[in-house]
Amino acid sequence: MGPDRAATKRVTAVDVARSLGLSRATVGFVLNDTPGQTIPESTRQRVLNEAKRLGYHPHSAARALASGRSHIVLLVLPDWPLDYSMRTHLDEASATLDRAGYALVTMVPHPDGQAQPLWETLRPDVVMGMTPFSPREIADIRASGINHVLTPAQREGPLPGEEGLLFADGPRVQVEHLAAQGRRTLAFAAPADPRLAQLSAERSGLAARTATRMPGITWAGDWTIDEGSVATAVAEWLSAGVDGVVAYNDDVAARIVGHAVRTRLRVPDRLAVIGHDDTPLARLFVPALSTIRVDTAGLGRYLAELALSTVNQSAPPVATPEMQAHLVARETT
Amino acid sequence: MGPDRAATKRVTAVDVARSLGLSRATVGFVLNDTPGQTIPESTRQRVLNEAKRLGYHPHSAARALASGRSHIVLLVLPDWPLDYSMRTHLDEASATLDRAGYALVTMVPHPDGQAQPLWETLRPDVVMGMTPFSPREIADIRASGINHVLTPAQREGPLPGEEGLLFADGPRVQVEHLAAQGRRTLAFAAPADPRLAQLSAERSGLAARTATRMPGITWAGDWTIDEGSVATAVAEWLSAGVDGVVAYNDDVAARIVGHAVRTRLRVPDRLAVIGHDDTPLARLFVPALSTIRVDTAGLGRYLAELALSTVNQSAPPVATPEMQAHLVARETT
DNA sequence: ACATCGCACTTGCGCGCGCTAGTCGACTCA
DNA sequence: TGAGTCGACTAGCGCGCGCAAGTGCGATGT
Repeated sequence: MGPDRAATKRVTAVDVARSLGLSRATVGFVLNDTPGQTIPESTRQRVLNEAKRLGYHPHSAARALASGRSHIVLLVLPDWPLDYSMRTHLDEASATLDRAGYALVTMVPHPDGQAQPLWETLRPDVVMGMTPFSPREIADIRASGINHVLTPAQREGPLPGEEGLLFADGPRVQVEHLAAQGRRTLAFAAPADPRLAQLSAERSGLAARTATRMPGITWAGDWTIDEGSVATAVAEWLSAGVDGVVAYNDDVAARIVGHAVRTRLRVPDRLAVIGHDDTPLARLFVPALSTIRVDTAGLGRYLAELALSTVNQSAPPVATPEMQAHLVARETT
Repeated sequence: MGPDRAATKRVTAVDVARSLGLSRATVGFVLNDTPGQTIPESTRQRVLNEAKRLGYHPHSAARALASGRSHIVLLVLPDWPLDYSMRTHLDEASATLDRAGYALVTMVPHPDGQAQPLWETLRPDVVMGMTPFSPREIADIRASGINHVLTPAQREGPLPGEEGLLFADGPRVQVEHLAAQGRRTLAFAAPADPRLAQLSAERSGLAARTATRMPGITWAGDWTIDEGSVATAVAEWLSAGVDGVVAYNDDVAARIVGHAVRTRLRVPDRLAVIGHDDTPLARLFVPALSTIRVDTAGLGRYLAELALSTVNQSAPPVATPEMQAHLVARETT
């Protein structure tokens, strides 16, 4: 008779209470394990059973309104192309949060100014960023009533050293591996995509610092690699005596090695190349790319726990050593 | 004095109203453009300005509670590895929804039974799936009070032919291209990942149907390709006279071509291979992989519009021809 | 015998907003 | 002059839930 609204009459806590002859508050106390309430086990079970029987599901919007917490964690992803490893990373973070009753929502900032930033729409309890936010962004987020903003820069304070955890070790391992293979003059191969400029600069910086700290190693600087520039870069490397290349990621490495194969330049004899991320591409390429693997799942879990500790005002998780970068030596070094 | 709750006192519609000496209802009418209300332009502007000045942002949970719509679209992603193209797809869908005031949230079903399916936590207005839901899942979702569930299977009804839109054309184009190149005996190379089994079967089926419909073409069936089986498969193909391979995706194609290169089997002379998805891998590989490119951005937009038309009960969008699969012929065919 | 206390609950407010059902004065029309 | 209309608002309910502040009662203590 009524409009289609009646199509799915939701089951609310009132329904459960009425059907049991109890008050809604009691039902609420049971379902939330509200501390400071004494509920006999018998009642507890009755409520729980009836809730299940009727198919009761708490309404998140109402809960968020009343409690002030949405149980949502918003992760702002970088604008750069999502590499393969990121997916595992997110899956694991999501699963961990889920276990704690939180939902992970991801967003990519829209360059042309997103009409409604997701943190306004969703009102998450925490906003995390994989790259630092600008002060303006932080102000915006805070102004939307979000008290917890977590970015690498923020995290730097309370947890010294954790800042670069996500990517820190890779370039160091790359350089040390090349040096151990007997390479003496190293160059960094950067991607052309401007969105990656900052991260690439970070990786390159760390590689350079590692290299210059090692005796007998010469650091030859950065080259930007794209389809047009790869030939020039390789030529310059050869004439400059570069015998080892630290690539920003596997794509860049593949482009270099691909060019080498086409020009019959022997890899790794004349030029060793190591990538980063251990994408499927690295394993499949001919010759198979040496690269760096990071325990992205572990990192995802860590990230999630960090978010939880923030909302709960509890002690932050400790980073485990397994999260460091691991060398995957294949055919290009 | 009070607890840290006062840290960020939110600006509500009441604040805007009070500061203007108006009632909250008037403010609400202005901010929502509520139909059937006559608001003079002067008042409208006053409200709008004051809202901006005070930094008012509507509280989504409250709005969702009152209006019954969360303005969230939940997209359930397949469990399979996210290929490269998916990212653009999601970005575009997200942007389109955003423009309409909706937020796109994605989730991956957790095999070991997610504690809280995101559709219960989030109460989205629509749940969309990239792969069909099981009847049980649909019942679950419906039971959570969600009236709009959209999956390829569902969409089949109202929009005949649109069902396979997402992936439909690729295999056909692959087969036609190989045939046009003079290949006569074709095989399908399937991935080993069991999560991909269903989708792979669909692609393979369409390829087989296309092939058997063409005169002079022999369809040799499916081979599963992984690191261990690729050698056997290629050997069997050669002895069976297979001269063209339709690969499930670029990864599978790369594995085959990689093996061919290592065993000095000439590609494409002896064996032509075509991939699917046009990942970065395809362009970078040596030899560069022929593949299929799909306008994922367009598809994303289409998907978003489909969701919007569903919640608004309005006419569904029309699929544009640009969304079809495009051949990218490179060196392996 | 009376105050006290812990238990097992219930009453009811408030979260912020959408929206229906008004109110009230200015204006038109007969 | 009175009835009616219309524009510009306001009063206030209800969405479902969390939680503070009770309430009634039997058991315990002195």
